[in-house]
Amino acid sequence: MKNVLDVLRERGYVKQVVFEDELYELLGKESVTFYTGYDPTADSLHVGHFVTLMAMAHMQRAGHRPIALIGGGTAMVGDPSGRTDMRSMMTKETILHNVECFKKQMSRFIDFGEGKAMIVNNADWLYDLNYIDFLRDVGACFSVNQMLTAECFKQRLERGLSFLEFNYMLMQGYDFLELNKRYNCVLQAGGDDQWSNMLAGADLIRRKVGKKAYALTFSLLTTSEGKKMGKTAKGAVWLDAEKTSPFDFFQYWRNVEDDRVATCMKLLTFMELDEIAELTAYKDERMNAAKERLAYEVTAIVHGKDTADRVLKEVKASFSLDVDNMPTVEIASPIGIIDVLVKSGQCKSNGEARRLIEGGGVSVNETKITDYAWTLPEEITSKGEFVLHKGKKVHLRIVIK
RNA sequence: GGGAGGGUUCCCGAGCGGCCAAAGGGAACAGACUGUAAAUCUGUCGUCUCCGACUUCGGUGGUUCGAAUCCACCCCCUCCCA
Repeated sequence: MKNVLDVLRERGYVKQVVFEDELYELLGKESVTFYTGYDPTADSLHVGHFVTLMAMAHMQRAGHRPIALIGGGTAMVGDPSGRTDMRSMMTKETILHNVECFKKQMSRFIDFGEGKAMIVNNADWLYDLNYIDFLRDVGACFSVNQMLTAECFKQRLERGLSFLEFNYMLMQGYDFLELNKRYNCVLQAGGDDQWSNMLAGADLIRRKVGKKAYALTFSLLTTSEGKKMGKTAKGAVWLDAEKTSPFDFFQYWRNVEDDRVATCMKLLTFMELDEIAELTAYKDERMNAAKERLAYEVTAIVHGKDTADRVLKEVKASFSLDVDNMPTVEIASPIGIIDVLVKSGQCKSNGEARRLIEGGGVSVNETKITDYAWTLPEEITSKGEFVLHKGKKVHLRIVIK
């Protein structure tokens, strides 16, 4: 069987590796227990987490044992990595709620069957730590001088860093040590922004128990301009269907930039590499087929095949104006066009709707609406439904209740 | 604890008594061009009963005909000294 590190490299997951050759050998000869941590800072996982979950899934398929660590304890401290300001503190209740949400979502991607994988919460060992004991035991192993040179604190050293957050690194390091002791976990994987935190843990294990530990970071999903992917007008792209509808989720991937398609396919689907190469070899409108495939595959993994099938049908109907199968929104007795736009959720306020119409972005049944005082004519109200277009990407069937 | 500088609309960031719903950039949405792409150009981007009105510039109270702009107190942040 292929070494999983090769698989991950080919697909473009791997960014940095500690003791690369040794780790490669280890992964090639035995089942390795590894972990990736997720801080429950929201009530749903998002696209950024998804990349690492996929990497975990690949590793699990290669026979290794993943531990999904949910940072119920570390979330109480807040990770300063990549942040320009302090995170707002979350209450224990919120964190607890988020932990539950994460657990539910993760089981869709990772098989948590007996002995195959585990899900643990670092609150189990962090909440009850004794300050003095912890300082003597773990704090003594860290050099402030060294910590200050870490990349993850650089930005914050210019803008301010609280002692609370400064301790995050120790917490994460301690997690790795704890997992190493409890489950013989020898590898930590995670987003590249976690590099210094991961090294801290590997170092701590070496110093405390004299064993080798490894770290591996994954590339973050970025746009061609290097910005983090997964943000839209409505905020992050969530994996929770309630927060980002499967339709919107699908459309997000359907609309990625051309030169991101191959990357996304490699990182977010299980598609074979040669198939990906084939599909993305074009530089013209044939890319659209690849994008549709990407969107379908990702949606199927996140929301299930049935949902992906349904959404694909809806999307196709929507763009080919096949009224019977288009996404439909029911609204109660709309008066004018502004009312329709707001009630259907396409505009946040009347003013926004008005401006959109003035800008020429709205059509009803193929007729562009130019007057915001426009009201539904008799032939539409008697029929009880019509097609609403917002821009060229939103096509809805509106049914009047 | 002492001294200095700050908190502005989604983000960055101007403004420093009226001409401010507040420059500029980014993000976003829409229009043109296209391939439901990128780049480019254009428009919009607080709310409303929209040629007018209303609510915003950390909080609370003042001064003033009039405050994001001045004063007082409070909260938060940064830097220097201890």
